[in-house]
Amino acid sequence: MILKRICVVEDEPLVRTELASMLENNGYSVGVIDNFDDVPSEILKHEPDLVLLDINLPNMSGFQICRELKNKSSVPVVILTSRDDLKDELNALELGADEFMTKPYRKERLLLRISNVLKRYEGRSNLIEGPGFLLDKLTYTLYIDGTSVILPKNQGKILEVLLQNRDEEVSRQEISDKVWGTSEFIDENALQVNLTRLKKTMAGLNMPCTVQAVRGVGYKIVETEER
Amino acid sequence: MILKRICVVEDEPLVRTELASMLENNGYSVGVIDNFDDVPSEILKHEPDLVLLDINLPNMSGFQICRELKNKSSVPVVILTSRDDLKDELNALELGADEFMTKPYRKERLLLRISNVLKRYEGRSNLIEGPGFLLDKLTYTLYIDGTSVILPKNQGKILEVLLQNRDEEVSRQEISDKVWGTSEFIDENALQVNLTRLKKTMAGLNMPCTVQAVRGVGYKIVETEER
DNA sequence: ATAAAACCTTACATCAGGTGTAAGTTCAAA
DNA sequence: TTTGAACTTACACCTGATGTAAGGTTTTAT
Repeated sequence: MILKRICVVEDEPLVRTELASMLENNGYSVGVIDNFDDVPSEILKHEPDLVLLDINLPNMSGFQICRELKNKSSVPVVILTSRDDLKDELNALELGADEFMTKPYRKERLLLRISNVLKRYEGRSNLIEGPGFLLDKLTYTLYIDGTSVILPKNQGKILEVLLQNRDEEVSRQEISDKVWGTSEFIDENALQVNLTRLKKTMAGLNMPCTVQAVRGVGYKIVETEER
Repeated sequence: MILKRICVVEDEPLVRTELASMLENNGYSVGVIDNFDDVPSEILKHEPDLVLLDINLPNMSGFQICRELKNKSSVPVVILTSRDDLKDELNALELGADEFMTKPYRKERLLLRISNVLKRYEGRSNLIEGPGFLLDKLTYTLYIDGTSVILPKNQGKILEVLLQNRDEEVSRQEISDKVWGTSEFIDENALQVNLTRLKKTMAGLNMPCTVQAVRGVGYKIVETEER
């Protein structure tokens, strides 16, 4: 069994090391953040299975960090803060935090919540999030609006690359690599046809986004506001 | 927007009506349990989107109820109890409860947790739970051990009927109805072959259960202890 | 022990849906 | 208005799911 990795984000060194050793003693692999310049990317570098996050931090509040994390990944976030304020709790959960706990924490309760959240996320690591939908990377099952459909493999792969590069353009080459592998000759036409097919499927599903061509560069996912 | 249905299970009439009206005032449709003979099936009759459950109840403890509910359905359960005991909390979460809150409750916090749990379950209504795995009823995507596979439609349908009748035998007729529709002539052989196929796929996936024939009656899902 | 019924297995042909190919048309920038 | 990029459509092919067929194994009753 591989240890689950928890990333501890807490600016007070004493509390930080205490938390870290407590978690390590309970079977987790722990990484801590001690550089508070660009916390979200620091966190993601650790590739954690869960993030334990304080609210009061230098530079950037835990709320903002939480929002960014949830935007860029689907890592579960447990908020652990000394501010016992219902507003904070509401705020945190709105931003997608998975648990909200207040200090001082009961060790057993914290551990229990953590293992609970981890259990809840188990197996969901293959789901990538798009605007208003989820995509299973393994089966290309698409979850939208309380229903689900299976995308044809090629369409799924294209959507996957596009989602992994949210807000950026993806070159035809990159898409081709993903779909047929980097060794294959890139067949502009086959790619084109599959792109068209994906667009048609997405439109048929009333998805809140489309694939948009960026002339001379590639393609990207764009959200459509309506609905 | 259709109101979400919450089923309140609380033996103290005063608290019960208070909870019910509070929830109704906040946009939920509420059903209450006042017959405590066979609570789990009483609850399921309501087809709730969420169950709010007390621990101290006549006849059957909330823990047992929770276990049975989770066994027979995948309805989310929020435990609301006056016993503020870490053991209870551990116990409840082990049994699959989704939240554990203690009385006296802060109204806003309870509502927040409820809406949070409901959000978490959104769209998962098409997932049915088996021993150690999940099955998407629409696509027959099977989630097990952190990975996912798509079952062929027929195998998926068979597994679905079997899961919907956990612990009971399902007749060939019922299975056939599910797979080909009740109007079609039941082709014993085709059914047999598809059953064999399902068994093989399940074995190949190391699933912790098998399809077992009950001579002269039908088939049922049986858990296999190993692994 | 043996026969009959219930249940299971395997191989093969068929069919549907995903895919690449080909031959075009439309669009947008210079 | 010209040119290359982006798109569309139809069709043929191939893979994988399905039903069919023919036979094997297990269980139960006599």
